[in-house]
Amino acid sequence: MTEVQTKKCPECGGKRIIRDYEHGELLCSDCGLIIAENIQDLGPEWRVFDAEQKEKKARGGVPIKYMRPNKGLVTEIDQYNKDSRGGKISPKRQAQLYRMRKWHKRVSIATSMERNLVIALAELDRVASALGLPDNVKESAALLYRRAVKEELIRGRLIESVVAAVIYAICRLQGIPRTRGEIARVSGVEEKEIGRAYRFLKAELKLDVPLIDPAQYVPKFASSLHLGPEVQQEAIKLIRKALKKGLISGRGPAGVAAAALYIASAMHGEKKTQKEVAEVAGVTEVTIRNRYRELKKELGLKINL
DNA sequence: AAGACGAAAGTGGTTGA
DNA sequence: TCAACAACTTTCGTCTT
Repeated sequence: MTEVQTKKCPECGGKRIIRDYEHGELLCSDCGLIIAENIQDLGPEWRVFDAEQKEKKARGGVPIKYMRPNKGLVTEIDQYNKDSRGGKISPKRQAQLYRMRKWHKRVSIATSMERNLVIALAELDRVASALGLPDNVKESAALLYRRAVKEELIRGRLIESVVAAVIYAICRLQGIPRTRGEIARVSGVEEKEIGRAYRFLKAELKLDVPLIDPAQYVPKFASSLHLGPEVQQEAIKLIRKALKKGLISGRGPAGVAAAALYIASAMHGEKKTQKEVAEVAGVTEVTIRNRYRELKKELGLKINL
């Protein structure tokens, strides 16, 4: 049920794109990026994840060949207390039917939550791995996701969005530098949407998330730019000083980190261009210039770059 | 020719009436 | 719900190396 296309992957540049009808996904064979989902325009409910579930979940609307007679067709017990010939049913029998309907509903809800978890945890694992997050972080994220499910916060939201938001929240909570942009790239959820879902989670679960310390980004950016540890130390020192001066508040942490690194690299004779730094930090040169100007003024740096 | 600079206008999100 | 607002981006002309 798959077919290979030769298209370019926006993430890794790979040429093999797999069209997977079974899962309704369009994904890259090299990096696993899911480029599009639900390519058959089936609602998410009908996505099938293994042979066993396929048996259980087939229902009206799915092509006939996926169904077996009398299997999985009836999902509700109707409300009319009549037997199959239209005759009346005894009160005792009616009570029994009532209980059956009740339990049928409960079981359905339970299995839909389980199904949700199975899908979500798989997605969580995939995204977390792609981001290089350690197992204990995955565990925390999974726990948070379960909380979200328990509080019924996923209703009306794509599982993927909530998973991305949960991962972002955990990274924030644990001080792991991952931007929403990065998570957006590997999860295939738009950055805006991650932000929305994250804010919602934060409010509903009353998460106490600390502000991002720009210093968190320093080692990451520095290694992308091949800058040594001395430069990193310098950049962090600059950030600490700026923090004390009350700068930084309200500023994007990535921009601050980028500017500090830019200055530090110049101070240590390993100068990088604004463009290079801007690139890895995910901000523009203009932002670096603005932060750099502020830092220079407030810290009384007298360096020519 | 490339990098740095900064002004001006535009964007998307937050906040407060 | 709407408008004001701050941070950031885009774009562009100018200056510096």
